Amino acid sequence: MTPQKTFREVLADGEGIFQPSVSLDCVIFGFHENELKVLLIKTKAADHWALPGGFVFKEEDLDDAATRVLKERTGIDDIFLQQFHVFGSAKRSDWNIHRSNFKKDGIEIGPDHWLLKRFITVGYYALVEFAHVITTPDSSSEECRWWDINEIEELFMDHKQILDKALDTLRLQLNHLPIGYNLLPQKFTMPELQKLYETILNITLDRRNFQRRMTGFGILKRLKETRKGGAHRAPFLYSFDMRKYRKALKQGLHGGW
Amino acid sequence: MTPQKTFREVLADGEGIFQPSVSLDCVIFGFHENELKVLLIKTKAADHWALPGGFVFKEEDLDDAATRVLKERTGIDDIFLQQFHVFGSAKRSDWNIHRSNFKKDGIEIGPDHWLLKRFITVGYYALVEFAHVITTPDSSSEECRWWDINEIEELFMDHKQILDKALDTLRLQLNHLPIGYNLLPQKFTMPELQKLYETILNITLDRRNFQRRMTGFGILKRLKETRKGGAHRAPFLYSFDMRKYRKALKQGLHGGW
DNA sequence: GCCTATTGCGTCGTTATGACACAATGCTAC
DNA sequence: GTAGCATTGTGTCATAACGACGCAATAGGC
Repeated sequence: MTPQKTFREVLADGEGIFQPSVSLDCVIFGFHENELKVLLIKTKAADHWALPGGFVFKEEDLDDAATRVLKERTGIDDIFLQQFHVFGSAKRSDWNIHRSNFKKDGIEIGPDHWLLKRFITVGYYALVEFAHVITTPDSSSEECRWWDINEIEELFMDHKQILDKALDTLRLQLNHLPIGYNLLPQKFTMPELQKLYETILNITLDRRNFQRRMTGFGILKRLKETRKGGAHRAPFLYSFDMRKYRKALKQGLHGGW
Repeated sequence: MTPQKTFREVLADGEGIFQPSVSLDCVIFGFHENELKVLLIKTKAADHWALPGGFVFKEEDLDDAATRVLKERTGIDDIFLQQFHVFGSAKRSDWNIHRSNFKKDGIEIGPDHWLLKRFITVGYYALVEFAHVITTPDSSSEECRWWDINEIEELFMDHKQILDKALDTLRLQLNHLPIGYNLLPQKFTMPELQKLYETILNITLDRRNFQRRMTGFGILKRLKETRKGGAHRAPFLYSFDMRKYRKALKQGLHGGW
């Protein structure tokens, strides 16, 4: 990976190295302490927190750019990453109101600067294992940390809408795609898996029916170990049968018709 | 709607009026004589047929641009139109090999012409009522006509991949969204609706189970009329209950969890 | 060693699904 | 006009999927 440029360098060189008009934003979901988390950054350019995003190099595939952004923010590659929507409203990018914030940091950009032009952004969402992430702010940001999904109210530009759409998509996908491999540790218990589903869907599920359904999909392997140390009966540990998991990722879980 | 510019005008002015780097392509599905059709155009720029596409005006919403392209090619507005994927490979747009074709038509463009630059394209798919369409070639094309989905082999650039992805998406959506309103006439018979499903999915379905399932969704209204004139027992005519149809469009058909 | 919260496993009734039977109907052929 | 026939409307039956819930096993707390 090429070393990251400083924010000033990006501002100065961007027009020459990036594909114009196109940006991407990543909604990075993690799961920790029974709560669904999203990774956000605090840009110097705005008062609000924002989704980690970036631009596409002139010779770079769009998907590769998304992978790169994710790698830069989380240190992780080989993760579940999927585009889910394009946000193309003419009015969506309004960087102009943030020029004053740049000025505060001693960064002056002209009114015709490439960053102030209209951008169409491609939304990607990622599912990552919380514990593996090393949060890393980008050059334009001061901070980068996990937020509980319910804490988030207002975000930079239209990023809240992008986040909401990502969550909707995730909930839909839950119905016909396997999930969990990138959100849970290698070994996990059935109650943990259930908590993941309940958290994402924001509903409660019946413990016994959930177990039946999950085992019915045939993507789980029950290990011989149990998770001791909890205050009660020790639950079995499970891991995913990756061969069947990947198959289900391609074909879906119930097949439909 | 502003009058369409000539191809030469578009070529000359495009850089000033269009959003750079971004294009869109429409996969327009129609249903006729029990076959699934796609509307294609024959561009002057290529030997192959292509998906109708276009560019986004600098102050135009992306979705509006897609609606505009569709209106220009089919004369129809108020239709089912949905973005389904972004195609962002760096190598996908290779207009250079087509420069010679331009030349044949007496159109000369320089090597740095905006049209030859890299484009990221947003795929939209539309479902339209075949009989209502007035096919209209755009300024860059000689011809515009329906193709049977099975006849199509090679298309311009990566348009075949775009078409395939659209078809995959359509088949997936069929599992949890109502369909048919934009593909069938106002009044239709149950066998006709079934044929639509069978054609899209490329499978055969049991007549009686299909009827039970469809009526179970509660989006159909059975009319008092029957379709006479067929060689056998006259089937009932149906129309969609649009209130429930729209509700199902938003909430899905089975709900999932 | 007993108590308790949690887990593993099972039952029961309802609903959805796949396979198929049979009667009704509209046109055609004679 | 009527018999024949292909197609449609409706129903049945067995099986699978699903929601609600009972009960025994067990690990740690006391």
